[in-house]
Amino acid sequence: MTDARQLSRRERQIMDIVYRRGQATAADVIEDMPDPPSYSAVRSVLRILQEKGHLRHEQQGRRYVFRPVVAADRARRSALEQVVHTFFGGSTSDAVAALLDMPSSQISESERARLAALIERARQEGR
Amino acid sequence: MTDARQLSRRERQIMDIVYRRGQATAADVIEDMPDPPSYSAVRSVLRILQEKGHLRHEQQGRRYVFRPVVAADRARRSALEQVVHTFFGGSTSDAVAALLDMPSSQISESERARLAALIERARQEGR
DNA sequence: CAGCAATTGCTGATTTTTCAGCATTGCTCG
DNA sequence: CGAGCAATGCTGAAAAATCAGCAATTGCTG
Repeated sequence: MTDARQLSRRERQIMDIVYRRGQATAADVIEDMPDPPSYSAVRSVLRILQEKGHLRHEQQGRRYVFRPVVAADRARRSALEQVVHTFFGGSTSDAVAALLDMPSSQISESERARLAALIERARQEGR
Repeated sequence: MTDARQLSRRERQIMDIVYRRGQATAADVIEDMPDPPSYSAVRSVLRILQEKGHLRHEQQGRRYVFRPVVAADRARRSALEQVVHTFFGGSTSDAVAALLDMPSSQISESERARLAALIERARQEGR
């Protein structure tokens, strides 16, 4: 498991930013950091993340554009599993309930329909 | 924000264990670690976590039993928000969909009903 | 109540992380 | 073309995290 938990603090922070943006240069990363260190420092971490196999870069002109090695959907799943395991005793539905209960969850009509369908499907597959 | 992101690797690992168990002694924590360091090392981190205000301890007999300072439900919410923000662009329903789509999500009939009701409620409140 | 075992208090060393500076390189634009 | 800017390569220092050892204390057991 190439787990996010084995990353240092900064490494994790920067990985999160890259995941959020999909891709990022060092300057992009700094832009998203609340209290950023020097440009060099950020590049150092990006280089380390690459050495560790979490990022790869592609040269665009003179710049390095970094992307996650692990595809976003896998990373998402892994992050969710981690939270479900740690905070919900492994119960997916408890986690879903908590999400729905969050103030920020504004569920539109079409989303509601989509989720209801997913629940129905999950039920059928689940037994 | 007393955010879990500002914890070091070990600190976070140990906090996760304590959240998972609800409470824990140093020995409990070691028990749940895949590749544990010395007893002293674990106690060091527990002490630091306490100094940082993430844990408090209660003396039971001669032992220290540690508990999280931030209640589990708040910590849950915060963890979910973090994942939703980083991996789902802030979309709660996308996160819910991903959860339902996970292989491990075995949703029973009663859970299905519960979730359907929650969705209905979320919809009503959400507008 | 004496001894044992388990646990804490304390300290410092080692490793890892984090960071910044400076030289260099390559793109871009006048 | 060549000057300037923006980015990288490289290096090492500073700070933080991680860890272990040992003495002291305390509860428990026989």
